[in-house]
Amino acid sequence: MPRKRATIREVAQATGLSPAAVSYALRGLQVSEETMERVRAAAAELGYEADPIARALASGRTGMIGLLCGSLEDLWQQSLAVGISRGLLEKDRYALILDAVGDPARERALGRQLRDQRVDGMIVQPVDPAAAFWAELCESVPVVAIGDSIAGTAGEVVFDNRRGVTLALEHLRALGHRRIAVLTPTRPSTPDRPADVHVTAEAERLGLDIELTTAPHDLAGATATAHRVLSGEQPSAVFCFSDSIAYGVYAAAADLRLSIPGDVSVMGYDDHPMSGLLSPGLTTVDWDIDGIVRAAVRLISAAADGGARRRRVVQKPTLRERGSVAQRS
Amino acid sequence: MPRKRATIREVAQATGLSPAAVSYALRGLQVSEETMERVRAAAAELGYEADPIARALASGRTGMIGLLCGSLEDLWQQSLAVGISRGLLEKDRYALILDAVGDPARERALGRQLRDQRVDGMIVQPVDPAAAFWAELCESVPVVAIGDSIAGTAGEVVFDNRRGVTLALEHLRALGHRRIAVLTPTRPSTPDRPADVHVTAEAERLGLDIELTTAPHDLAGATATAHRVLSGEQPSAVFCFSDSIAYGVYAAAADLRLSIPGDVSVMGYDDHPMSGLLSPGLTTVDWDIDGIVRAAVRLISAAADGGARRRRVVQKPTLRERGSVAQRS
DNA sequence: ACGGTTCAGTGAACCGCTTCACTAGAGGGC
DNA sequence: GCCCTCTAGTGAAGCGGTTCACTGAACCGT
Repeated sequence: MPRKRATIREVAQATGLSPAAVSYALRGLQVSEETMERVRAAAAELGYEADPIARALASGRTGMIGLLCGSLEDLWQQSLAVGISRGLLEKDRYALILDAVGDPARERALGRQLRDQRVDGMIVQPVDPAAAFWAELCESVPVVAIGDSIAGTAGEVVFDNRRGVTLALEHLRALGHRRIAVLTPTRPSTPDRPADVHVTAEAERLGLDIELTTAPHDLAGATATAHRVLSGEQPSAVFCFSDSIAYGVYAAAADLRLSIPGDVSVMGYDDHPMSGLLSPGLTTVDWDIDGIVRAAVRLISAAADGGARRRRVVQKPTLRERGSVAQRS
Repeated sequence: MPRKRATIREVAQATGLSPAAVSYALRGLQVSEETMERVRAAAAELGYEADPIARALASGRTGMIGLLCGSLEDLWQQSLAVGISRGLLEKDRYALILDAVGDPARERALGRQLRDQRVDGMIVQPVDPAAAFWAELCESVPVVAIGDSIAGTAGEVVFDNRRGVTLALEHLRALGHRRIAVLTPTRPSTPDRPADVHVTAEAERLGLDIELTTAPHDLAGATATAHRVLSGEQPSAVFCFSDSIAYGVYAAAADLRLSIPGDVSVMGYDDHPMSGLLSPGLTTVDWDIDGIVRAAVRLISAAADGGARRRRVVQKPTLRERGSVAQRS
């Protein structure tokens, strides 16, 4: 028998005030100290708590922040999502976490859903940052982009991927690698994403022989792809666009009895906590995940509170050398 | 300029019907085929889509399922959460993912929040399954418990932890281990949780010398705890109550130049995908995570749709032997 | 004593949808 | 032709808050 909750009208009745006064009082607005106390007492007495849904309908605000992830199969993105939702909780906001599964169409649909849910803002790690519908979204709700830049957002935490790619490829080149397989995340129907562009540009500049392949983030899928790549004309190094994919290369290498870095060097991207535990440790490009979380939370909070101008935070990567890349034999 | 959305009244106007008729028509209720078509056409024309908030206020249903995780620092729980949210999305439901961070008080607060958000149901991985407030929650919203059993739920996917513990400890014992350190997740103020009880009971039965220590799920925290445990009177084996914690033991062992399983055997619990990639691979107790996800999604969907009697699914663990446990030297 | 500000609080109109109770009209049985 | 049942649809009252426009009283300086 779900005992009915107290409503604002009952509190009003109990205190002899109008519902409006109660509403104001509970939010610390426009009323005398004394009334506020009385209202609070009555509310506590009746176990009253404002219904978030009714509040949302009337005020248009929900206190929720949408978190639209590119692909939660990626362990690093999982960490990011967990970090952000925790950060948000500390600011008394809830994260509504959605997963686009690397699919731009789904991304669009979920973005709209989020807007319809009246989230106060959304943090997005775009699969397709160039999509047109972002503009439509940005004008009805504050958006903070993580990773790639989107036009019209209220704030962004962009990764200097150009720099990241340079770091990785120069490192490989310095150790003598020329034929390099590059594994980028599977993303249906967005052929010209920024990452690929940087890779081909950098490869050209450095005179590297690159072979691009797409791979899923999940271990089984990445392993299968890596298996194929390593079985062909073997590259001397593999550069993976996420540590999760690199884990697949480790698995495939083990299957094929190839040693890392003896037979093939492996380079990751993102620095997930597990990367340091593998043997050899995965050499990767490290982004300051805590910094990203903090920046994103700060930006979206400010934007959702109606605050502030557009802010852009650029993250710089660092090379985290462990043992998975060696001089080409 | 956020162009205002079309409302149901405008659609009514456009079709010459009453709002009520439109409401029914769009949900395929009570109206003639012909009208339904007309309404649908007009809605499409105006780009109308029902406002979820208003709908929730009026009907009391949101289409959302709350997912209250025990501690998302645990990688395995992350996988579980991702799997469940994906499974729900396929059923046109959204998951509102919240993280109790292993804290019963926070669990209680978040559970209430979820109920106030009018979720249609919630999936819970309880930190404190014995807490009294679950009863209150269960009577106002369908709850599905994962892991430990909670009284009054609409369904449960319980793990046979007794069996899991037996599997682990018998395996260790068979290989000659007697002094075993057990690392269980940090959970403030719930001293008598089922897991510990099973461990002490089993240890007694098998004549093992157990030392219980609590450890956080995150790598840094787990590593610190493991460091302490391994530096003391060294146990011949460490049994961790989650693979995440076991990862910390790997890290600590590396720091201390202890070899696994040469100097110390390590046993995990849960089987996270990364466990197979470590060297040596982590011997662990495997739960069928896909099965758990499917069962939980099925149960909560049924319950949220008002369906069915109470269902209970019991998960049986299997021992996944890899290389981290060896005969005691 | 008087107009002008504040301050505390009120009433009622929403927010946009659902749902309950009800009705006009068509169709059926005899 | 009469009564009854169904069907498609209507009107209005919510759901439980917020907010806008307004009022009455107290207080101010002069």
